[in-house]
Amino acid sequence: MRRARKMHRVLAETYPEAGCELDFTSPFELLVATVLSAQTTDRRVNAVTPGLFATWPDPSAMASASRAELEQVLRPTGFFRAKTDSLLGLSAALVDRYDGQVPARLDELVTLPGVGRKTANVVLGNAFDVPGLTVDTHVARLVRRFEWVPPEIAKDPVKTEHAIAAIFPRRDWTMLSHRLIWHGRRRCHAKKPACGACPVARWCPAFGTGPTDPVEAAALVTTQGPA
DNA sequence: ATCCCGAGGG
DNA sequence: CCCTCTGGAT
Repeated sequence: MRRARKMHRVLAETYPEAGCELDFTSPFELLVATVLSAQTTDRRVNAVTPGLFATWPDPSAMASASRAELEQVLRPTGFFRAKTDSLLGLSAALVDRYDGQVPARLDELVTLPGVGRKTANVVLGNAFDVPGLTVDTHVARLVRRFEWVPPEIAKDPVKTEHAIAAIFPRRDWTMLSHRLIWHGRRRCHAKKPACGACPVARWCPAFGTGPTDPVEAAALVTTQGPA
């Protein structure tokens, strides 16, 4: 789809700094940080991970962590009981099934407790340089608005992932995900998208079909004059 | 109120 | 398909 690739090119120019915003120094750290990032800002995750990894630096250390201590550290990230279970479970699984190493394969990553397809693709794309398409809440929303895939497919994140994969070359998958996510966070918001400040509005079928963020619209008027 | 780069269970 | 798990920022 030419239109999709054109929009991606423009997003790439708009967000040259797009990338993973979680701090990590190893695949294990990225795996843990990504699990913790569910329904939480990356800033908050990055605030707890240094202390987390200072105390439990690897899977074997984390697998034998005290549940209460771990919960205490994870508390500010939200869902802390579920996240504690995930970290204890995935650390143990890494130790006894993968010799303490994080597998670089989607089918193996998703067998780890607390690791779904989205998390697995983030780890592949950013820790292993294996192209990974991340269909999270932002990507799903933008792909729907952009109409890059038919509505029937857009309902299912896995089908969406495969449909997008068919439009873009493998080498673009990881950065495409980052750029869509950045655009979703900065302009193409769920509730009031800043269509007036959108660099791909001219190719977007959803442009002008919904309410525009009044804050963004006002900012646009002051800097560029009214439309 | 609503949002934050979800996953697992029923 | 729905629901729940969770807390902090805006």
